[in-house]
Amino acid sequence: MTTSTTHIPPIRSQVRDAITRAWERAIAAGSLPALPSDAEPVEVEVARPSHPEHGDLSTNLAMKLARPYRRSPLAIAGVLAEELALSGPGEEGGPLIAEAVAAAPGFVNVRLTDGALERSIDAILAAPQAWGRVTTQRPERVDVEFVSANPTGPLHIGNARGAFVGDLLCRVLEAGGHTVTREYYFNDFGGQIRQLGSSVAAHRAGTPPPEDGYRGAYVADLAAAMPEEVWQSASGLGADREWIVGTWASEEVRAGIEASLARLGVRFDRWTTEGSIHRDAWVDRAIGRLNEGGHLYEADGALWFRSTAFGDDKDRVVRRSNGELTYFGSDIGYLVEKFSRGFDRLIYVWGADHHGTVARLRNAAVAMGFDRDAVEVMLIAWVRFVRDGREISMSKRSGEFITLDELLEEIGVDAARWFFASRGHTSGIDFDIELAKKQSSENPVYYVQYAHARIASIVRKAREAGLSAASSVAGGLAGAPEAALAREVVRLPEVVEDAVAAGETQGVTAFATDLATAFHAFYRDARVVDSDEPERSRRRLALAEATRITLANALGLLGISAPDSM
RNA sequence: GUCCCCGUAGCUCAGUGGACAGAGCAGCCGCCUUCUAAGCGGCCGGUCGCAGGUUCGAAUCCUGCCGGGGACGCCA
Repeated sequence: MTTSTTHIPPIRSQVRDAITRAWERAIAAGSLPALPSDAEPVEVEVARPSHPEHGDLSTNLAMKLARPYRRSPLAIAGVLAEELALSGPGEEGGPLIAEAVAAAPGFVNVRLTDGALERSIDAILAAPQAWGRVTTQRPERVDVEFVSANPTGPLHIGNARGAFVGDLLCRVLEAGGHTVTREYYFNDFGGQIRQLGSSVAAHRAGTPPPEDGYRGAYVADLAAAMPEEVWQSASGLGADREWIVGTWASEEVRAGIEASLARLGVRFDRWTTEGSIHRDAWVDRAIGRLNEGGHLYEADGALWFRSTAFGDDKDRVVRRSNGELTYFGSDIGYLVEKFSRGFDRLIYVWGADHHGTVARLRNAAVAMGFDRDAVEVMLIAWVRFVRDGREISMSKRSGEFITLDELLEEIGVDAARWFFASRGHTSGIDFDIELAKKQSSENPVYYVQYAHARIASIVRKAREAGLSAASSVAGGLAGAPEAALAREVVRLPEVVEDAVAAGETQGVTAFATDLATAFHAFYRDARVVDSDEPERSRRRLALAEATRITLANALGLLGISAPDSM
């Protein structure tokens, strides 16, 4: 596939640059003073006004300058607007700003030229793959660890949010120019594996299940699926039965988890076991590094990390008095192992119940000589699953839980992805399965997909009529329906920029909804396929195609399909 | 008791320093001989939990309180 790597700069940054230059010119011309050297630097901010009559973009620069300049914001805005109106061609060749006006209490409102919009639309058509990818001044190698559920049972719906949010974060980082490794970490040697082994073995042997064992239906399935030779070797004289069965069963479960995640559209680059971190001496290295810095001490037979020296409220045990590592002990080894792979940043996507362990992890990172800010933890609030007003337990041991696969059957991947992509990760959510099922048919995701399918249908109709899209929309955005749609289409790069900065996708779903609305209005007001007006028709087709690409790329960023028909 | 998150329309949620606070769903009224009605137009709906404070400007930042959830282990 030949794809251009051309990046189209967001119009918002073009305008920001133009305002910065206008400000500098005003200073050079003496119509505005230079910023006092002791004043705090003022950043030029450009935002979309909430009311269309205020123009396409606006800046609050004059209001921020009012205090250091000791002049009225409106007067400063007047100078900036005047200087902006005199702006020469933008960097992309051709005038950018059609009109700049000062407005109370001190905004400068900017209206874009049709030419600026046309250049952006043409660039989409020339390089559809690149549209919506943004450049970063400092691309990073980022490791994102998420899900990381131990393979003692299938993923349940409680794991869904972390899986989607982690994957969405990865997609956003990639769209922002970063290189991402998706990583899954799990325990392959602890007591949980033995517990699973004894549960499965009891089923196979027909003896009562152990107390505190796993009880879900999957345990019976595993017992039935276990090959005879595994069972034979586990049942041999002196054989470590629960270990042999547990090891076999957990790998079986892990493979099932991988398959479930694949159905969600989530794939991992790397599966790391706690055992390998231990075996490959990463924990020893971590302990060595901490020891060198004098951050460890022994007490009551256990090995402690002096986390309080970094502001934690208590010190933390690395190795228990029985010689076994704590979870935290493995974690610091894993931290060293991750950094050894050359990452600039490690992101952990954890359930909010782990918030108490964040401080010790970052403290240990600092103690071992890493940058505190290079270790980030994204805490995902819980989803409370409810059916008919009753909360559903998520315990694998009780056996009463809904698997991820069952959830997908009920509401579908695209609707589930949209659900989590459109909400922040910090607030707790009540997820009523029956309500979700009922609402899935009227989920906004279908509204957006429908707009995409509608355009695809128009393109097919056009082809039948012998019409093809123009390669440029130049001169074609003068009509009101065209201009309104184009103004929405060109926003994608800035939406992605904001998503990258926030690590969140709510802005993308909101934008996709707005763009779908804009297209449906265009569809109502402007006939695209019209053999009597072939040139206008060809330009409208080009604009429709640019809209389709934008919808597809926005949905693609969220891992949601963009169907050609519905 | 200490710490973290949340509280915005009937419901589910966006908006986290800017201009008259938004969307979807629910409710009510209208629109299919014309490129997909999974659509379009209109109406209804808000003390942004409460009280102070900072600011030219606060849903957004700070403090306190109220309400909901979570965490405080040599568990994972």
